[in-house]
Amino acid sequence: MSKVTSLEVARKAGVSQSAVSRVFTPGASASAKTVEKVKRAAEELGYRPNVLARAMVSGKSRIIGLVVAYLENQFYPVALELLSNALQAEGYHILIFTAPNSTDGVDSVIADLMDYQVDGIIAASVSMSSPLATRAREAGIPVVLFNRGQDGGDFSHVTSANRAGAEKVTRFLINSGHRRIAHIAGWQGSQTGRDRAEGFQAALASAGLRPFSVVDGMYNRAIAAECARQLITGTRPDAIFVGNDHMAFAVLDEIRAAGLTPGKDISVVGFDDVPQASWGAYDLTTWRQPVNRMVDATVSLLLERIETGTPAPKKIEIEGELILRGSVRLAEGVAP
Amino acid sequence: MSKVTSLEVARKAGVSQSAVSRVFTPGASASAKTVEKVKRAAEELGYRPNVLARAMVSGKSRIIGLVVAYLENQFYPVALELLSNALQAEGYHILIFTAPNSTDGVDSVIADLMDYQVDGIIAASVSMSSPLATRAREAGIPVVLFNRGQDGGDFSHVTSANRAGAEKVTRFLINSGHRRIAHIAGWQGSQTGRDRAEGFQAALASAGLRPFSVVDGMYNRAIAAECARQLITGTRPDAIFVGNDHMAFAVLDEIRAAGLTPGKDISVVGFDDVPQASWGAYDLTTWRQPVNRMVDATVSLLLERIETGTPAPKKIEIEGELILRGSVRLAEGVAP
DNA sequence: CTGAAAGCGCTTACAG
DNA sequence: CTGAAAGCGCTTACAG
Repeated sequence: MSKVTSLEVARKAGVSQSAVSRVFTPGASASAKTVEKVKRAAEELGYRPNVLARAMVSGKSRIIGLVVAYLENQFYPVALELLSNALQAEGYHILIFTAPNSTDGVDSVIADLMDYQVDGIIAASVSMSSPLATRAREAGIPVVLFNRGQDGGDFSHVTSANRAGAEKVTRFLINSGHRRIAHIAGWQGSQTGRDRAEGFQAALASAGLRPFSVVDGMYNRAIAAECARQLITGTRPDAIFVGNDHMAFAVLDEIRAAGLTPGKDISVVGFDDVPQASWGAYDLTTWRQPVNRMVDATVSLLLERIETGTPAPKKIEIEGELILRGSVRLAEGVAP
Repeated sequence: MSKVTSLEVARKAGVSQSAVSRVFTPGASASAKTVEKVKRAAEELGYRPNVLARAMVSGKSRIIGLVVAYLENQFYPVALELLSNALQAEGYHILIFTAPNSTDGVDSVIADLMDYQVDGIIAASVSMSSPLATRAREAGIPVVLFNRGQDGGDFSHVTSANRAGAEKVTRFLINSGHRRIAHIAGWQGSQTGRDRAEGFQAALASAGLRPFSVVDGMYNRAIAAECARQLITGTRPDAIFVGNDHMAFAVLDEIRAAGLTPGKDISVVGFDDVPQASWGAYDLTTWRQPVNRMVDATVSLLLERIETGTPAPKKIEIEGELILRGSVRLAEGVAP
C-alpha cells in the first residue's frame, strides 16, 4: 500500500518537491547534482510519478480513446495492435470502449470517453452523430474516424480509396473474362460499404455491363452466407465481389458446401487482405487495405491535431492494391 | 474549449460546489430540490464530472489495465471484447497495453500501467516476474492472469483445466482408434503449453502407448506449419493433437497442401474453439475453452479483489468440453 | 538552478 | 441537508 509521492522523495533527497517534479519533467531545468540526488532517492523509494495527477494539472492525459465494434473481423484486432504499438511508442495509451453498432450507442460511449479527459479519440468503423462531434470539438478533443468515412464536413478520417479499389477489382474481374458479376456489398449504412458498391457499379457501367446482382451483406458473416446460398442456386454468377474478407470467407465456405470450387466454378474477390486471406484453406484474392499505412496516417493525424490544436478536418485516403491468389479464375494472358 | 467545472454549475444553480459534487456522487445526500437545481444547471452547461479528478481524490480510477500479446490468435480479440463489455457494465474501462512476448517486456509494460493508477490488472497470456507481482501487491493493485497459469503462489489466475482437457482429447483420439498420435505442443515456456503436453503424455501412458512425437509449436503459425510438414513426411502419425486452434489451422493447411485429407488420412484436434474452428474451410474438432465463463470468472475475481482488498491469490480452473467436427476420423461406434 | 505557493477539479470529513 | 475548507499528487509561473 505504498504509493510514494514526490514529497517523500523530496524529503529523502533533501530538495523541494518542485525539484523532484522538474527532474521527472522532460525539458525542465535541474542541476546535475539535483538530478543525481533525486534519482537516487526515487530509486530507493520506488517512486514513479502519478500520471493521473500530472494529467489533471497539465490538461494532457496521454490517453487516446478507441471505440471499436467489429473485433470478430480480423482487420480490427490487427489494426488495434498496430495502433497500440504506434501510440505506445509516442507515450500514449489506449483506453478501449466497445460500442454497440448504432449511432446512439456510439454517442453514449464517446460521451463516457470524454469524461476521462482523453487527448484524442479514434473511432474505428463506427459512426458518430454530428452533435457529438461538435461537443468533442468544443472540448478540444480531436476525433479521427478509422476505416469509416462520414458525410458532413466535420470529421477527420483515414480510409483506403474504397471506390477506386472496388473499381479496380471489378475491372480486373471483367478483364479476366467474367461477365456475370455479383456484389455482396458491405453494409450500405456505412460510407465504406456504399463507396465500394459505387465503384463496383461504375466499373461495370463503363464496360457496358450490368451487375448480375447486388445485395447487402451487412458486413455480417451469417447474412453474407445466406446471400451466397441464394446466389449460387439456379443461374449462377461467374464471379462475386464481396465487400470485405470477413464475409468472403463465408461465401467461400458456402460455395464449397454446394460442391463447387472457388476459382474454377466461380470466382471470389474480397476486400481488406486480413491475415487469414493468405491461409491455405481460403487462399482469397482480395484488395489489400494497407492497414499499417492507415494506422500510421491515423496516428500522425491525431497527434498533429493534439499537438497543434488544428481543428480543421482532414480526410486521408490510402491507396490499396490487388492481391492475387487462388480464388479467381484468370483468363489466358490477363495481366491484372 | 469548454470543460465546464462543478464550480460553474454551482454558481449557476446557486448552491455550493460540494452540493454539485454530492448530486453526482451515488449515495451522497442531497435534497430533491438541490438535485433538481443542479441537474438542470449541469444539463444546460453540458457539465460532466472529470473522471480523472475524481480518481485522484478517491484513489479509484475505475481503469483496468489489460496486457495482451497475441492478438493474431482469435481467442484474444474475442476475450478482449467480452472483457471490455463485462467491465463496462460495471463502470470500469480498459487501458490496453500491448506487450512484447518476454517477461522483461511485460514487466516494463506493467510498470507503465501502474503509473496510471489502475485499479486492477489483467494479464492475458503473458508472464510477469515475481518482483513485479510483489510491487503490484505493495501498491495494492490486484493482478489476475488470464489464460496463463504461473508457478509461485503469488498470482491469481483463471485458466481452463488444461491438463484434464488435453487428457480427454488424447483419450478420445485413442478411443476412436488412433495409435500413432503426435503432439504439436503449445509453447513449453508457458504453463498452459506444459499442462496440455503433460495431459497428452499422461493419457497415452495410461493407455500403454508412447507418443508418436512431441514438438514445440511455440503457439506460432509458421513454426507449427513447419512442424506439420516434418511430421507428414515419411511415416506419418494417424493423429495430431495441436496445442491451440491457431496452430491447428496451419497444420490443416499443410496437410491439405500435401494432398492429404484431414479427418480421413490424418486426424487433427485443436484447443480453444475459436470462431474460425467452426467455419467450413477448417471444420476443426477441438477442445473448447469456455471463454465467456473464463471472462466472467476473471471479472468477478478482479472486482472482488478491488472491492474487498483481499490479497490472497486464487486460482480458478474452468472445465472445457470436446467439440466434435470433421477433422477427426471416428472409429465405428465410438462415443467420445 | 531552486523553493514557496497557487491551482488543476474533484471528494470528503467537519460543523452547522 | 449544506457550505467552507482541506487535500489528492502533481506542474508551473514567480521570485530569488
